[in-house]
Amino acid sequence: MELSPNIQSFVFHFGEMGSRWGFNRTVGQMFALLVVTEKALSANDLANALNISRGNVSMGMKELQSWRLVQVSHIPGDRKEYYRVTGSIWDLANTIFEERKKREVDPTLSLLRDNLLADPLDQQEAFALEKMQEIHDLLEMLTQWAGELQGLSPEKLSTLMKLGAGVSKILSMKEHLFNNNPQSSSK
Amino acid sequence: MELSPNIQSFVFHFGEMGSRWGFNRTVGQMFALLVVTEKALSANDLANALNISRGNVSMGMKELQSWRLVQVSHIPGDRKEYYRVTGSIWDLANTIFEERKKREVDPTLSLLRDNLLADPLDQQEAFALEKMQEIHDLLEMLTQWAGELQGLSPEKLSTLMKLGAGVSKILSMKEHLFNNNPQSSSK
DNA sequence: TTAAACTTTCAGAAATTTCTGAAAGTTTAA
DNA sequence: TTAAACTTTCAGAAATTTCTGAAAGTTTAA
Repeated sequence: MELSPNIQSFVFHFGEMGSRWGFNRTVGQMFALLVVTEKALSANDLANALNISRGNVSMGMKELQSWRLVQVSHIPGDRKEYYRVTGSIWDLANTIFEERKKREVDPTLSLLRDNLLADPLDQQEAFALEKMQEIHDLLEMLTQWAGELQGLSPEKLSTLMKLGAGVSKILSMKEHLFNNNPQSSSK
Repeated sequence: MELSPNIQSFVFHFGEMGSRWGFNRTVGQMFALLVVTEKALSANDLANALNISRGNVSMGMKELQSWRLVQVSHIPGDRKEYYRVTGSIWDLANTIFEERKKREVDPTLSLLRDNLLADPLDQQEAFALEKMQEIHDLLEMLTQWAGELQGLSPEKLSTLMKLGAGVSKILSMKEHLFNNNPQSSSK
């Protein structure tokens, strides 16, 4: 299978960027190609299109399946396995987000929590623990928030985003409505 | 300089995770150590504490400076350069976020925009362009939204996050207040 | 100017990651 | 059962990244 220049530049770019998202160049290319291809592709299709070995494709598909980004499908009367992405762009973004959280943020939070149990031995450690606490709190805040957003439908999320600068306005309005205590807003 | 076990486990963990945030293991370690150390450290301090060569530290500091995460400071009467992080945990997270956007998302958006200018040559390309458009829109939405959040103070952001599941509620409330068209809320 | 005290650079070594392709394994149909 | 048509595994090769440490460069004080 030959790739059109347009598709090729997309695939190559995601190959380079892919490493940022947690996989290597060829895995990034395989994923990108599957995303922009309507029909499911066999391992041989992928190997040909990307000029990589059959074995490499097998390993890559394994990895993408472990990320829940790719699934196998079959064509009746054909013994080959065909691969395709597991959902819409929105679904894929969500899945990548979840998996990265699971692989990176969760272990970090757990390490921080462990370390925070210790009593500081000296001033130096006390400072370090303070910083670890801050990182812990920030990560927890971010993941909690991200979890909320994931619950929203794409449409609702879009509304929320279009709100843009208005977020802040809505926030203070909410305070007005729900929070009648007369404490001043100064720090 | 000897690292306490607690600090060491933190530094090593961030060394491993660091690669996800865009730098290699030792650069990650250097950054982590600077984050949890109150006083600024010289290049030699870093090399000793982490058991790496002086030259490696020099390169690492260069990279962290290019990310705006580390700055040089001086001690009167001392010729050495001392390094420290550029701000609070919050500031650092913000900076990493901005820099990653600049290095990863912006080039991707620009590539997508270029590719989207072309007319599809066939059904295959039409599908691919559709997907590229979706990715483009998603990235743009996310970055716009993230930009808004960055404008908020940590305190305000925290309030917003604590709102949690309420976001959706606030949203529909906002619709009620500002949007008097009588269309039902059913899908 | 000089030389001491530093930092940076960079060639090549070391470490790590990725990839190939042959061999082994699995599944299906007959 | 067998053998054809596939997929997976994995040892070692290839590619890439990282690191060292000596040499070169820079700055400062006198």
